[in-house]
Amino acid sequence: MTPAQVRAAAPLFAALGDATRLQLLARLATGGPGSIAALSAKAAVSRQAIRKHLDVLADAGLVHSARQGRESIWALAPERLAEAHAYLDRIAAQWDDALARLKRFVET
Amino acid sequence: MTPAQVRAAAPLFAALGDATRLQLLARLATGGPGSIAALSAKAAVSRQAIRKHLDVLADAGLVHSARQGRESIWALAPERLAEAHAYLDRIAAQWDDALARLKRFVET
DNA sequence: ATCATATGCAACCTCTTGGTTGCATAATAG
DNA sequence: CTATTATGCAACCAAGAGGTTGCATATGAT
Repeated sequence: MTPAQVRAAAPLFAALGDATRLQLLARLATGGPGSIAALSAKAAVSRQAIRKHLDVLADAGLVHSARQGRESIWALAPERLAEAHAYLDRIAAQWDDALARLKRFVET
Repeated sequence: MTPAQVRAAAPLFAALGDATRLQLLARLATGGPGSIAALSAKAAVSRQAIRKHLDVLADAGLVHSARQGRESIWALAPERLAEAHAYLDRIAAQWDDALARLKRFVET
């Protein structure tokens, strides 16, 4: 991975680096799309706080919303999600190489 | 994944959510262990800033250090690294399920 | 029409982050 | 012994993150 790619991955991880946001993603992944009210129903923080988290996830391209009547429905964003997954795989592969090299080093 | 597991993953992603730290990890993964001076040589920020980033990575369990003479050598932490990788895989799988369900939904 | 619900927006607040500078201290080189 | 090098540590700073409250506005239900 080029330094540019590494730099591009940071905002993605940063968006994932908050428990409330991870729970939101998990909720969307298992429960499907939902309105802000629905998504903040079981949350420990206010509706406005949830809204801000959704905005952060949207900026990272992980979710998107669409207004329907008086409520706005939020859902996972498939495209970028696949991209995120690919990122994770590439980074994991890089780490695996390092792990293998370390192991070889230790065993020699 | 349980809510507790989700919550536990957040600090890990947070540690990865900074370009400087990702570059440090990449450097350690490709170049092997190094002293603070060596690691901050090509960096855009000060040695002290790099040191702080290393501390953050260490708190997340991704790297560890050992003093050798007057310098302290930092390296990737294999155990936790594998754990991090497993996390990523589990989350990716959860997302893949959501993707598949979305696709099915769209195609129906 | 009227009341209730779902959001949007803005102002404010506190704690954390990412960086910096400056100085003290431990080790190695000459 | 003296200079140099590699760190450790603390104080300080500006900007951003995560939350809250309050209030305005758009829709849907009666």
